Amino acid sequence: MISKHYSPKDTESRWYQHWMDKNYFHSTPDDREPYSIVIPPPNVTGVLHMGHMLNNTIQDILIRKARLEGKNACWVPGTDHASIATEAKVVRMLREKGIRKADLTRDEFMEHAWGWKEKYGGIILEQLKRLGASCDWERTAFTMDETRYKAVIEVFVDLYRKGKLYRDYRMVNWDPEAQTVLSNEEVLYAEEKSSLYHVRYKIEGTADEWVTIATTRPETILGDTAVAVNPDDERYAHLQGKRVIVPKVNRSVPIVFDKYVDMEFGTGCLKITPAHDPNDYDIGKKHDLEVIDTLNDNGTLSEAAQFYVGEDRFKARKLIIKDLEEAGHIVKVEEHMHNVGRSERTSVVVEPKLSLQWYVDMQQLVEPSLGAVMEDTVEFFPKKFKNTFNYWMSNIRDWCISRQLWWGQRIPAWYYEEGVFVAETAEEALGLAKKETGNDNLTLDDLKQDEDVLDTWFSSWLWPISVFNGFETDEELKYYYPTSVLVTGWDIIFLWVARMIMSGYEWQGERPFDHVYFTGMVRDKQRRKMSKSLGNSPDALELIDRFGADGVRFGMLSSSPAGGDLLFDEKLCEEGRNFCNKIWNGLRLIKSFSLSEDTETPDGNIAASRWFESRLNQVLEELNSNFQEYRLSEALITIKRLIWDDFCSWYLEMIKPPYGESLDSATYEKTIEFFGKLMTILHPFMPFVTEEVWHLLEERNSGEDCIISSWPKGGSINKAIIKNIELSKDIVSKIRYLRAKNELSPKEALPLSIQKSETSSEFVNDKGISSIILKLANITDFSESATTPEGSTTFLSGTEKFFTQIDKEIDIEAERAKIEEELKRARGFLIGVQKKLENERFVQNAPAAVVEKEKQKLADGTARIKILEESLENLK
RNA sequence: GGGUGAUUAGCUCAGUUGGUUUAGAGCGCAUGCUUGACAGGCAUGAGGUCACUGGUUCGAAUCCAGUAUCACCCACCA
Repeated sequence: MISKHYSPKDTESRWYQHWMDKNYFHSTPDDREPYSIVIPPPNVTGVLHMGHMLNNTIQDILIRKARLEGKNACWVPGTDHASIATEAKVVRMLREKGIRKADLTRDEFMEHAWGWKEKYGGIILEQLKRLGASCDWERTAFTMDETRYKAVIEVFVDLYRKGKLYRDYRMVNWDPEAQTVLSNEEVLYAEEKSSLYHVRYKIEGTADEWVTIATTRPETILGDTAVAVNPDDERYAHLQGKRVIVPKVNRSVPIVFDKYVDMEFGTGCLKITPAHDPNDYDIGKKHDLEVIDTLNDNGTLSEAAQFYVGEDRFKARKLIIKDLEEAGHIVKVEEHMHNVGRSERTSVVVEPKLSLQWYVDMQQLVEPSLGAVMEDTVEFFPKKFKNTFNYWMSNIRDWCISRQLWWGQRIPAWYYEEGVFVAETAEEALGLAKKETGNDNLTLDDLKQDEDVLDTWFSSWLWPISVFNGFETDEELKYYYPTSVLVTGWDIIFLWVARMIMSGYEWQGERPFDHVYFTGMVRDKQRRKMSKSLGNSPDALELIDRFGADGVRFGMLSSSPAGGDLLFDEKLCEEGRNFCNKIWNGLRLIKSFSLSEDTETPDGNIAASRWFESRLNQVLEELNSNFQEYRLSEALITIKRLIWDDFCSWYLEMIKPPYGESLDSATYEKTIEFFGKLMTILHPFMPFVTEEVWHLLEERNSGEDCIISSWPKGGSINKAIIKNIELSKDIVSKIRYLRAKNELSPKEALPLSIQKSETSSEFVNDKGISSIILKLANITDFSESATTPEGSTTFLSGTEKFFTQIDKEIDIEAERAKIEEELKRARGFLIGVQKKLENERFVQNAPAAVVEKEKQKLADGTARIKILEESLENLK
């Protein structure tokens, strides 16, 4: 006998292996319509977290659905080298072993890094397999493998030759822990509480005259080279031509007048540190001020600071406050909220710093990507992200792509004296150098390659092209590109999505994907973003162990509207697990039936299967539009309700033979067919349980697997039978309610009568419907009656009145009150309908069908009121 | 400062271009069930002025304007 509970552990790995053995995930170009997705590559040494689970479940659903529809489905997996994050991990690992990065050569370090990658790389891909991801593993790519590395270098050179790449000395975002520059998009700003220090500077040549500035970063005072005030500020007009003494360092600096200074803020007097603030830098340039860089790359104070040299910037801050305090320079200290930028990867406070870096001239790449998105050539789901995209693209800033790291693609630029030579290889660069300098004696040793590597996103923006080896050959690209859909979180819309669209047009002259489906962020119940540092993220694999992959997939999806945040709750996975179990037990029930070849199919069973077929077709229609609009959670819920409510709770109960009897084989076959179709439509969402049940339903030939079965074609929908069954369900529920209210056991059979009306006989005479009611409500006899005998218990369903005999005292007062209540509501409702119909403008303007419906409501309402009034009369 | 979105049951959310008599679901809650598939289950029920104020319309949870609260994104405030 099959066990009582569905056990995911026993089936999941078995079926995954089976699918792999059959090579179902692998795709090669053929005559079929392609359906392709490239995975957002997770960090190569990362582990699966909730965001990945959501994201990849959705991709798998879309891929599996496409496969069932007979398309050539190709889902390309891979990983990202994640230069900053991975390098930081390797550095930390080395430090623990007592090795300092600074003591290693570049090659030695890279050896360690590759070792680390070999050890931890790809774990995440194995975890995706546990989730059921049907990726084409033969295509697994890595942003730093040979093919992808080459593509990056080629693209860099190409951009440089086209004049879309340049090198410049600017104020950048510096991460003192990773010791690299960051792009604007890699800095996250958050309001943080800090102190605003009011510090007074003595005016030069006076005994006791001061100006007071306000700063949140007092340690930068050591790099001050001016104090600025607004030229319109009368408070400071007398300072024209004066100088002040910077405290601690006793440097004499000018007072400059600049409109930039906000008179309202603080004291209206601003200290200027050109080396450590972007605005100060601009002012410094304008007024020709000295630039004193007081910070080292690692965030400690440099020699130029003169004091606290070698101390960390935050330690130095504490020290200088104490010293200034003692010297009487601190006027006051205020609490202050302000925006602090932190590194996305290391979370340390970013320092503005001057340095020479490589940039992409984005202005030249904006078109035609912006238009493509605005005109839905690349369609966003949900649409609201078009705005966000438009704003960013329209105010685009150049992209800083160099990073002071080793783990990544080394910038293919070589320097000789003042010359910069960009080429794919050192030899080519040498050729260029010889040509430009006219010096034929130059050797490779004379050239010095750029020490930096490229931003990781500079390789991932090529992903939809590079995974198909698109920079070498267009064989596969022609077939799979543009890909069908990109599924990713909205948090990387700028970092990744926008740039991929730009690179797609730049190198393929074509969009990289037709659709972009933005998922929400997974948050915990307190709405906090799930993160490792908060420790609020459940262990993905443990969840799979507890609820099964199908259960977890259900949980991830059942409440995740596109672009909206998903508040993760284990309860949802539990619901998914229970759903698997429900399906499992539906199977057990069917398997427990004994069959009879020669039993005639009962009327109730014929009605039941006609009804269910129509319901199934109805749902198939709904699913089509759900999928088209990427309403995946709605699709899943719709399927769940079809299976749980319609199929298990009603259909199976309808056809279940009485104890000791057998099921007719015609109904059995129908039931197996329905069940199989249900498994196919659920398969994309919950692949394992559906495959298992699919095979237990009936003998299947080799290769007849659920994963490659075909998505059912819809059929006609019999509205009449759906309506009649709905009515029957209502009657059954009402009888069950009467039983519950009167404390009658469901086992006690009752008679049921319908009061004669225009339509009542039709109802009693429909053998299918009446036998279903008889069976499900445990009715002895269903008859039509001209009158309602005294003392019977009545209820209303639609516009029909029913009654039964319950051997129990009726509480007349309570009954009356209930009917009066209902009457009141029905009358109010009727008045509304009447008013509507009396309104000429309604009758004239509303569509005929709507008016017709209102008329029906009027007729039905009147009938109901009449029946209710009668019932009230009877109670007297 | 600029922008986007949200506000529907105790909680988390649906509500598909305005019209299905009574606005749905899951969880939670209440009552009763060891019902020959399932207690990871079954049956029944309670619970909502659709944030507020106006407007458009024959008709508004749905469209428009404003208000309030919240969330997020972007941007130079020392």
